[in-house]
Amino acid sequence: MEDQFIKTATLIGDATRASILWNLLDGRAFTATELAIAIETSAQNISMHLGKLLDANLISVEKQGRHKYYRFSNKEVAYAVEAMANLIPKPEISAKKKTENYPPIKYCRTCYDHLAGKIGVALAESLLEQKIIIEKNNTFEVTSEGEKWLSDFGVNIGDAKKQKRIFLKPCLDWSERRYHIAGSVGTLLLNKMLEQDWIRRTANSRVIIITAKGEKEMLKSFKIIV
Amino acid sequence: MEDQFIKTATLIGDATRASILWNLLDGRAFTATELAIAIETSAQNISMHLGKLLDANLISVEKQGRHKYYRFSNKEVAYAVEAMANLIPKPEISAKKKTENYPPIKYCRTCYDHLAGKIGVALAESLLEQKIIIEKNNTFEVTSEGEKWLSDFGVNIGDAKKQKRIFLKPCLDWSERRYHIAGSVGTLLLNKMLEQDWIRRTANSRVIIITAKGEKEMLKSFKIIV
DNA sequence: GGAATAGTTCAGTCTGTATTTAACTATGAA
DNA sequence: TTCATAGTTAAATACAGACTGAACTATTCC
Repeated sequence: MEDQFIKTATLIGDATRASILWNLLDGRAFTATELAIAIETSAQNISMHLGKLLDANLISVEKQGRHKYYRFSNKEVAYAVEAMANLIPKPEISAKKKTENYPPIKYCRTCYDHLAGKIGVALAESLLEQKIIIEKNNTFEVTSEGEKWLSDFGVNIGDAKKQKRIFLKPCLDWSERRYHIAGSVGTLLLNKMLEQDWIRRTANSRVIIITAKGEKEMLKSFKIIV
Repeated sequence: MEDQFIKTATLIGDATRASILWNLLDGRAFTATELAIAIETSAQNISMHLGKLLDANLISVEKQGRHKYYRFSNKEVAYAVEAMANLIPKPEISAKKKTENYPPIKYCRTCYDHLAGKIGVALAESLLEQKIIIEKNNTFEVTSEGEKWLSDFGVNIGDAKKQKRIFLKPCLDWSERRYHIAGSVGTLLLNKMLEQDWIRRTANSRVIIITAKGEKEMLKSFKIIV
């Protein structure tokens, strides 16, 4: 066990790899080249380091054409990075301001300004966690419990189901770079939320705001802290 | 921020230092020599590494005669180490056994066989956390709320207070190597617990066992999970 | 098709930092 | 006192592993 720990520690404890992890902390997926540019090193070097992180299962890849998108393979990795970031020596400031200025980093909470995408991503994760949907050979499927849950929620998936096209699909959102739920079920969920006044569209932008009611309900139904 | 993170990561990510942290994970304090033996390296080397960890405030020292005891400087360090340990690649086993065989390591829960000491340490931390006692120039003091709390609990500190000697003292327990509460208040607390049948003495050893009632009450009063 | 872009692999080089060797201070025991 | 033990500091060495350069495959775009 100790050996394994040391291996993991030395793996993370290289400047370049630590930097990679830091860049992936917001939950987004990046290509090797993007990381190379961000970290200011060569493509070969990044490739080598990504390979090591991949071997240890700290990150995972998704091929998309000639691009390869790297991301954390699970949230435990993010937790570890956050826990380490938490050890960064803090400059001496008044005890009062301390908590204000140094909130503990939360995994994927304030990473995005595009609220719709943010909700989509958090939603997908929550639904997966609650086993309302499951991942199955690269698509999402609604479970039987999930079906019940959805109808209780007011979303009738019967119609969507009849349609031939895949009605629920994991999709790498190009702005968010994280999975969200594409397809009719996602839309139905979103519409239901609008209808119930959990969220509202704004006049001249695609931004969606969350109502106070929505905040409460999100927490209740999806354990999403807005 | 990124630079700082990298510094912290590379600090932890050295084999010898990672090993030191691993050894300190159970919350105990060790001397430099003890660590050197455990890790199988030279005293000079350990000294150098301890110095670096000390600079970064990950550990703290306490001088006791010609010995120096090193420990984590706060629990955040333990959390970080645990979070990293959590990333250790797990061998493939049946999903059922997974949770049984790989429980997440908890900070200082099953480190000790010496139960009395274990309780003492956990108690001290709980009382501190609840502000029943506070640390003040190297001694513990009962706060005014604490005084009320203690009398509610059934411990009358009036008598103890009248005695001249310091009735509450942080003490580096030599078997536990962590702070526990020495002095009359500690004894009074312990006696009260025995009296209430939270804990019982065993026949021929100094071992103390916790009753089912005790388990519940410990959790309730001290948030201690036995 | 050919050119451009994304990514990897492999050998050789180079360097940061851990370790070792050695000389030092401080405390406690006899 | 003197000796033994605990720990630190400083310079010299050694080495693991990151980085570089060059040659490679795979995909997209024109």
